[in-house]
Amino acid sequence: MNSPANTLPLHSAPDSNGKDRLFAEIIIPLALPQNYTWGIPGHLQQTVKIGCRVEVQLRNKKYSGIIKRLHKDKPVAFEPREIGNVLDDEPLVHQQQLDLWHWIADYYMCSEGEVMNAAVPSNLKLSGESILQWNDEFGSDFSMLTDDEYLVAEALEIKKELRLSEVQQILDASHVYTVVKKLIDKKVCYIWEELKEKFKPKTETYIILNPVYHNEEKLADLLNNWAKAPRQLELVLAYLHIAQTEGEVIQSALLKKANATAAQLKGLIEKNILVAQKKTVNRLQSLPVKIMLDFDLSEAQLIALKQVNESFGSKQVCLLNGVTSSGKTQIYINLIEQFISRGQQVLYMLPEIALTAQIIRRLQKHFGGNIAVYHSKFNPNERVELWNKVKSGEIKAVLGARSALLLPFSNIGLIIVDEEHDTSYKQQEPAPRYHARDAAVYCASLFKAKVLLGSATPSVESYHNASLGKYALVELNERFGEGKLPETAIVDLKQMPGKDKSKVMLTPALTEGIDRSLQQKKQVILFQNRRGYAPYMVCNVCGWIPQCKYCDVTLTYHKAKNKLACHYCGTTYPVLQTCAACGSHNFIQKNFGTEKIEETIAETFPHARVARMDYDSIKGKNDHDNLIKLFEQQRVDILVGTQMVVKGLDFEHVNLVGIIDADAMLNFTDFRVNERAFQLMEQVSGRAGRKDESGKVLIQVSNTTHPVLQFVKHHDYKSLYHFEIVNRKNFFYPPFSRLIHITIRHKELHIAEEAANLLAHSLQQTVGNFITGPAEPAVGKIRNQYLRELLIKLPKDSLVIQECKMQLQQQMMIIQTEKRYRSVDIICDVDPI
DNA sequence: AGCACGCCGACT
DNA sequence: GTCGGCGTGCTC
Repeated sequence: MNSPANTLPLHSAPDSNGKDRLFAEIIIPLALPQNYTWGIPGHLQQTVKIGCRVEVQLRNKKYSGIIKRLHKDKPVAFEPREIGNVLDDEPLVHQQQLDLWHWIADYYMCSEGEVMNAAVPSNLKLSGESILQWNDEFGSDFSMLTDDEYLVAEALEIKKELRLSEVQQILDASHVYTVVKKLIDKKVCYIWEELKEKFKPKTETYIILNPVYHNEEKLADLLNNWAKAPRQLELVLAYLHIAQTEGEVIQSALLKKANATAAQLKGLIEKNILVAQKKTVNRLQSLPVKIMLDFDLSEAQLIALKQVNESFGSKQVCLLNGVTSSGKTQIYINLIEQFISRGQQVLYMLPEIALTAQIIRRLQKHFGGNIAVYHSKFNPNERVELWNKVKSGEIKAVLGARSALLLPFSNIGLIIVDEEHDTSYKQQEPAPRYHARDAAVYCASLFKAKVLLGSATPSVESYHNASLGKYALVELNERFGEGKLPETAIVDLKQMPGKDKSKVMLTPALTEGIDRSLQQKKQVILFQNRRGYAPYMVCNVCGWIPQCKYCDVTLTYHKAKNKLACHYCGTTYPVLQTCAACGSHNFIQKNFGTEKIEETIAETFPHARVARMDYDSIKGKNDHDNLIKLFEQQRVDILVGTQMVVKGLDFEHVNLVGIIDADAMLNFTDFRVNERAFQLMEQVSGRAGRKDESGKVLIQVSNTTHPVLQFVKHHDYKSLYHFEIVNRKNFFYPPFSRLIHITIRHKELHIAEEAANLLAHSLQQTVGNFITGPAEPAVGKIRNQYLRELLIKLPKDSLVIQECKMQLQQQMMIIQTEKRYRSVDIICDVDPI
């Protein structure tokens, strides 16, 4: 209100518009097409630093943005506004984070603001709250106000100030802005913007004894001459006890121990015997800062560790390809220790789902307070504290999921990406859609740090990079310890008696195995990569199979919901009674999904507790956690599930895994699906026999001539994998450096294809190579987002772009008119090298 | 993100 | 005829 502008004539100083004015490029946590520029008023020129938060106004809202760059180039096209305030003394992020944000925004086609949004804890991103202030000069003539305006004006006259949220309560929320605007026009009130710091340090009340009584005589005097108020005496004694045993006395702990009330304590404080003190405390659990490595590496692990270290001499990235149970974690722990003692920071990334109490406890045991954990369940205040400690370097190592990469490390030396192949490292839904593994490699290069990618089943990309020599490759083929290799047996359904092999779900071998496990009070995992009850129905008369009208995919029968569902686009249909081809009413169910297996198992083993884990049975995120807990605590004996059972934990008491219909995973022509199947088999077999005794994996198949199964049969997993990789080298995946996916969907497939080709043609002229092909299911909104992002990213003035843009818009118009789509994917390389 | 503007369908 | 839905454009 009393801005310094009032004291200065508006155009006074001749150089106020001159060359020496300072400007700042500022990142606002929004999806803006580019960063905007604000001016720095003279009195703040000494305070601003790159990386600091500043208060800026955009349109009519205030935001806290981060200074990316300071410069003296006055924008020509517009007159920049000035920043309101500098919110930090010291930068919130280092230059490296700004560089990383820039790279992510550029590579994954989003704004730096969106990256900032993902990186910075919400409590550090203040955004303004509008407050209406009553205009005293308005008087009390409400006659020219409408009903709604009157309601608000009346409230304002009484309370003098109203938050916008309060106005929303008074009115019906929907038409707040028009009313507010009219009130301002009619001079009933002013609008005021306020930025509030959201982070609040946590405080705890400590109690100390008045220093007078540190003298023993005085203290004895006090205790012996206690006439009345025995409860207060008890309190003092309790205080002395805690003070002696624990040193510091927290109010809540004292009251609990003395079983006293706050009022009784207050009495003592008023008598000035005890003194209350507020102190800010740490929200993060603090453990002693010490490092303790209490295990020895095996011969094979030592060799691998040595190789990794040697590779870091010449290569930035090393791929550690170690079989399940080979003890990769121990190698990580040794490396972490090595880098910490060198004074550098370490980030250990895991897929969110693998960030379990088990691994956290394990690392805390070795690194105590040196290591911090960062995942989605942290509350905003805890995030701020961790953020600051990582920034200052107080925290040496972070164990976290994808988002931990965006923490403000100051001198990171090593990034470990465990389960490197895991697709959840790629963020899908909100921008920035970054791949944490790839971003980690870039991030490390900014710090001249090293990256260790670990996996039992490396991704094609990483393996390719390793075979090109871009990454180093270290292999660990030996399982750690003895007798831990699960015994794997293939059960050939062709050898089974009876005619219809497709009806066999439980072979005698598997039934016996389950029986034995149950008797031993052990647990069983049954893996079937098909959800639902029956993967498809077929007309018993003419052989017609119900398909999705949009996707040409067979419909799966779900018994619980009593619906047919397309697993491709998610559409559900009522269960068919009549064949669309011949009109008969005789359908038979073919094959079996998890739902049916669960049912059959429950019937076959009536005393066992059976649970199912698949997309249908896990609704919320808690369901998943809860089910895992139930299984861990052995409150479930048999777990039936899809891929979901593979990701998670080492279950200590599992000694049998059954892969019910292994063929189902292998009959695809698409190599990616087969590779996935192979990874799944490896991961599933790793589930059994992790501990002292060896477990067992039963793989049931009807086609033992399949090459993948041949290899499994001979336990020759590795050579299979390499064989596959070599064959794939020329396929599109690895050579492209920057891929974007655009999904064109249309009711008619040929129109979608035409649109895709048209788009691809335009893209080819501007951005280089492209591939079109059938798509993964995607929501229309996401596709629009991609198209829009693409349009924003392409240079605006090119003629080709104009053409491309028109075609894109035409296509989008056609697409919008249809409700249901067929889809075609365009994968294009946006890097026209 | 938010908010304004502009265009089409369903209603007092 | 208008109200209100959504799609589109703009913010230094």
